[in-house]
Amino acid sequence: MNKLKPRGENDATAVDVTDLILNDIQTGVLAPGSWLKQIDLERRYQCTRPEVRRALDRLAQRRLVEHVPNRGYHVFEPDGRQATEISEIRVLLETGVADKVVANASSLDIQALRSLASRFDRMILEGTPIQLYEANLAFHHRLLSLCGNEELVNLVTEIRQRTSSAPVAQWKTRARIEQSSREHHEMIDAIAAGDAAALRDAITRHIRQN
Amino acid sequence: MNKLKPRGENDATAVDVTDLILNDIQTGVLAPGSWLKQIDLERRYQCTRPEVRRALDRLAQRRLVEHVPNRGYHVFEPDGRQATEISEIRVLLETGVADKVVANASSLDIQALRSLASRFDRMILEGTPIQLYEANLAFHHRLLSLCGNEELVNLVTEIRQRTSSAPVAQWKTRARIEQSSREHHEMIDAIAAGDAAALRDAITRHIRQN
DNA sequence: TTAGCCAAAATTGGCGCCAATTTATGGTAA
DNA sequence: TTACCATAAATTGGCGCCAATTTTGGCTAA
Repeated sequence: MNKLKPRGENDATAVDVTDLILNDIQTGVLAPGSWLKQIDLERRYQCTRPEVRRALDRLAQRRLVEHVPNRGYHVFEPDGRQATEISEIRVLLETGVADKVVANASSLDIQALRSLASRFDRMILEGTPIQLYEANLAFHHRLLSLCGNEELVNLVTEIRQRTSSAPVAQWKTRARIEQSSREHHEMIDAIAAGDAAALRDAITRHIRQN
Repeated sequence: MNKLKPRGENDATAVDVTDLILNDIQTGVLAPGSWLKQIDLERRYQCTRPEVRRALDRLAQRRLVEHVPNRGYHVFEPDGRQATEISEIRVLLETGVADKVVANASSLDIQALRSLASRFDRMILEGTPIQLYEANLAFHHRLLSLCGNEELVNLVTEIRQRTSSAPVAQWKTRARIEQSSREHHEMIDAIAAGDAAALRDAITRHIRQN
């Protein structure tokens, strides 16, 4: 007798509805401010009512959607103050471990980072906004992982989601995208040179975007 | 016709079950590692099954309890690595805004902090461990609020909960409690003297506890 | 006496129904 | 014509039941 689980025909059902909704919020499919009706979500993601409600509750906990009792849930719109404050938190955390990043980076790591930065550059020309967004995420994740503090990496990825409801739209102009690209390479150069101060500077400008 | 809601005999039912369980975890009533059976919680807090499950799901999201599919939920026990990493995050955040704290602190704020520190001292002698814990929380909350970054204050209170499942037991010895008390006053003195560097130093030692 | 297996009890977790509240609609009176 | 109210439709959210899985207890055989 095999103890293998029966498994429905499609194994891809393993992903949670929460992630699906989250993804649609981040890619801007579900616009900031719009109301999320349970019936619609139920049909859109082919899932049951309780699943939808659990997902909405989770997203409300993460403050990605806002809950108004007896009215429903709508996509959260962070105001300017919150966005600034969250950026400032990121600056503190990411510059705070800059010296660790520099210390831990092997030549192999630097090589990998260059590859990820190039991938970002390529996506500017050839990719969709979502692919660009994901390439950016991958670069930053790899970079930050060098600090050795796993909890910090998790925390930053978590609060990065809070910054903007539709992070795909974070780069308003082509000029800003290319500036981001340059900053990526600047960060790598700073790491390669072992210059933590330069890295901190590049990170700060990159996050504050000015 | 009055449109007042009927309201059950006890209005105190306004609080969420999540907070009740959270409180019992933090005060150590629900010990780290112990299993949280839905039936028990249902009876203990006089609430329904769905309420219990929602609360457990929320606490699992906050990583205060761990969920094992088809097995249940048990109070999370952070290992040494995680505890250290989280402490390091707190050091980065709280020392990072030390200069802001110093800059924004009015003499009235300093007075309030002295009062809260004294309250902590009083609770060492007269209070229960829980009261001591809460006095400590109040002091740190007031201090950190001076940085002006509301999001950061919320984030720190949130991750502080993750540090230890039973934070009441964080002070193992009487000597350590009194050391904490001295550090509190040290922080206030640094703020009063406008010495951000001294404040950073005191905060770092206080969080790392060594 | 001990190891392994089978059955029963307990626990988790998915799903749907129905009441309560809110929003939309249409009709009526000023 | 417009403002207001009452009725109807739609949506949210609470609650309980039952299936699936796991654990426990006891029995049998080596």
